[in-house]
This record gives sequence, structure tokens and C-alpha cells, in this order.
Amino acid sequence: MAKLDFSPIADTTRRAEIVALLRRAILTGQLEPGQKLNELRISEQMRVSRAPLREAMRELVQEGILTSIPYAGTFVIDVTAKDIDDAYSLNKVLDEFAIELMWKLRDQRFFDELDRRHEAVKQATRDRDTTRQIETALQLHGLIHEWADNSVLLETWQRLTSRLQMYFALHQQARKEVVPAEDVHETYVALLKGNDMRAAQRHAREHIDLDFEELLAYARGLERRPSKGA
Amino acid sequence: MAKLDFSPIADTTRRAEIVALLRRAILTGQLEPGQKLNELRISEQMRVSRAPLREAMRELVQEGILTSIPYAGTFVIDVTAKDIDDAYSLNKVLDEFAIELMWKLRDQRFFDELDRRHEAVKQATRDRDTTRQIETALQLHGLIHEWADNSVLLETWQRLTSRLQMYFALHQQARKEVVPAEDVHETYVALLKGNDMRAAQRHAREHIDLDFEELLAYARGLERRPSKGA
DNA sequence: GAGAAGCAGATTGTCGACAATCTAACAAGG
DNA sequence: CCTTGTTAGATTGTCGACAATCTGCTTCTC
Repeated sequence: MAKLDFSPIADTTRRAEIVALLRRAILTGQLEPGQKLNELRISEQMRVSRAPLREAMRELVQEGILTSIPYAGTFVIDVTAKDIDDAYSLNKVLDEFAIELMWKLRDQRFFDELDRRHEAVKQATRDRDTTRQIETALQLHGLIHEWADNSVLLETWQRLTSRLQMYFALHQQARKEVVPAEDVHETYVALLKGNDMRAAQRHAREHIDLDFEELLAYARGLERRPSKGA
Repeated sequence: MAKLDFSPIADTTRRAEIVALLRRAILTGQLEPGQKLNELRISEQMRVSRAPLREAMRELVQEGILTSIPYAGTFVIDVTAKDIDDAYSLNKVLDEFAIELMWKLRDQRFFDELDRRHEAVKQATRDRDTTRQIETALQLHGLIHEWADNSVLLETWQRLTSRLQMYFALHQQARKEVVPAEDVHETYVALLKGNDMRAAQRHAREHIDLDFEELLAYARGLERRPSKGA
């Protein structure tokens, strides 16, 4: 018998597909913060009834990227400078924790996967595909959480990531120019391969602070002229 | 004009009420881990159609206390020893972070609220109301997170709390005898009022470890005879 | 008797229609 | 002119029915 691992087949419910579609639209900034999601209009565009759409929206509300007001509507969350600040400071704590947990679990497979994801970032950078660049950078960053072997931590990080991705996308979209991002991750990857855990933790902290300042400045600008929604 | 602050009126949708009902049933252990939730049966019992019920379930799935398999059903999550371990270790990290954040934000209102919640725990203990005892203890514990002024942290902690509450309820239910719980929180409260932040952080860690061992032992017992569901 | 094919029942997923609620424009009254 | 009451339209919340899928049993074949 051939030794073959089958991965689980895709969830083939409309709901799941709608969730994926909506999430992508939000995280790439196609749906702006504060914007209202009209159920009838969206369901007609997707050729789907409102039932699965509403269920999908309910999921995204719990995921924290939509917010719902009874009888008023469901909206893309508003991004405030404080939100970004809060998310980042928590993210730092989680990163430190993740590195501590996964440090002695590192093996060849980890290093290979690390390189693979690093390569994906570099590829996206070469392609000048900013959206994909954000996506791959976060995936690279997420590896430590996946490797930490703590399901609750991973889940928590993924929730945070959703929002971070949205913030970054907005940021990128705002300043039209393509980000250079030479290779900010080179040091990070090297440290994760090394033997100094403390150094890796310290770097994770500082590396994050890098883009953070820019992002915060952008967010503060946003707050002065709040979005109207559509 | 009289100076009066009105709090927002309650969300009066069936969905919201269903969510509250189901959550309570799960967190108090009335619905066992692994148990399947039959939509038709529950909707008839609640005198509600399946639409709002399904939306409510979708929320609880994202909240992490239900799990859903397409075309198979929605089930109360199974509790493994590792889950509890994971949740607790993350909880420790969050507690430390919260104490750091809220430490310089403490004021008289904080101390008053701290006393109020502490009193609620003691009251529940006197009443031998174990369910309420768990609830109030977690609320006492949650104050530092509410006071930390970091919305993402608070949200994260609340998600964790759901599960912790469920674990505790199961634990309590298993060993029939009422918990003594003299006053484990006395020291904790005192330290939060004091001037030694590090000491408070250290205690939060150790205090948690207390019940933790018992809970883990219980969970390991569970795993040897996995629940069937109903 | 063992195994495959197919059927029946139950359950979940989806749909279209109706009811409840909100918003905004307009009219009436002070 | 400002406030209050009314009404029409649009949107969300809920319902009952139908379609798709799964599960277990039965039946058929060998």
C-alpha cells in the first residue's frame, strides 16, 4: 500500500467560502474601516441567500474584524491608534512567550520551514506584491507560534494577526509607494537558528517596533478625519 | 437638567439571548464536553426558529467553546489535559502583563471595586454556591485585565476565561464535595493593594498553580475514558 | 456468512418570504 | 424657529419549508 497522507478535504459549505471571501476583502482593505455591510446587496452579488451570509458575518464579528449593532447593521471595525498600540504590545508578549516555548522544540523541519517562509517573503518583495508581502511576512512571523505547541496561544495569535494584517494593508494602501523592505527578516531568521534565546526574544521586540512607529503615525492621522463609512 | 448617565439598553434580539443561554449551559457543565447540539430539538425547546439559534451557535464556535463539523453537527468542545495546561500557561503570561499595565493606573475606584468583587467571592463561598463561586472568583481575577486599559488584552482574557470557567465547573461537578476555599484570595488582594509589583506578579503565578494541579489530575482522568456525547 | 449496493430516516445547510425595527423626510403645533 | 408626531422606505431579525448530506439498516449477490 502506498504511503500517502491525505489532507482533509475542503469545507464545502457556502458559509465557509463566504467567510473566506469577506475576510480577504477586509484584510486587504477592499472594505474600508467603518463601512457598513448591506446584507441584501452582498448576498445578491454573491448569488447566495442571506442565511449563510449572516452566519458568516457572525463568525467575523467574533473574530473581531466586524462589529454588529442590532437592527442597525454590521460594520468593518474602526481602527484607532490605541487599537494598534494595544495589539502590538500584546503581540510582543506573545512573541516572547512563543519563543520560550518553541525554543527546545526546534529541529531540522523547523529550520526548513523557516527558510521556506523567508523565501516566500523575499519573492513577494521582488514581485512588488505588497499585499502578498504582508501576508507572507505574517506567516513567517507565525511559525514560532505554530511551533510552540500551545493551541490556545496559536489561536490567540491568529486572532491578533487578522487585525495586524488589516492595519498593515491600510497603511500600505495609504502611502502609495511600494515598500522597500530590503530584508528586515534576515537577522530575525538567523537568531531563530542560533543558540541565544534571549537575543531572539529581544530582536523580536525591536524588529516589531520598527514598522510600528510608522503605522502608529498613520493611524493617528486617520483619527483626525474619521471615516464616514459607505 | 439632571445629570444622569444612562447605560446602553440591552440587546433585545433572540440571538443574543440564545447565546447567553447556551453559554451559561456550557460553562456550568449542564452541557457535557463532546455532546452534540441538535438544532431542531433545542430550537423547539426554546420556542425559536433555527436561524437565530444557528447564528448563536456560530458565535460560540468562534468563541471557542463549541466546535462544528459541516453536515455532521455542532458539539461542545472536548477538554483535554493539554488544553487546560495550554490555557493556564498562557493565562499566567497574560496576568503578568496585565499587572504591569494596570499597576500605575490603580486608584481608589480600583481598590473599591477590588474589595467589592472579593466580597462577592466570599459571599458565594458562604452560600456554598460553587457555580457562583467560580464565576465570582474569575471576575475578581478579571479586574486587573479590565483595568489594564488594553482592549485586545481584555478580549483575549475573556476568551480564555470562558474555557477556564468550563474546566472549573467540570472539575467541581466531578468531585461532589463543596470546595472549602477558605480565602485563597486574601493575599492576592493585599498584594494588589501594596507597592511591590513583582511580588504581585509572582503571587498571581503561584496562586494559579494551586488549583491547577488538581484540575490537571482530573483532566488526565477524563482522557482515559473519553466522553461519548449524547 | 461476508461484503457491496441501495434505501429510509434523521440532521444540517440553504432559500425565499414575512415581521420587527430603524432612519429620514415631512407635517403639525407651540 | 424649534420641537414633536407621523409616515414611508429601507434594512435587519425571524420564520417555515425545501435541498443536500450523512448514518445505519436492509437487501442482494456471491
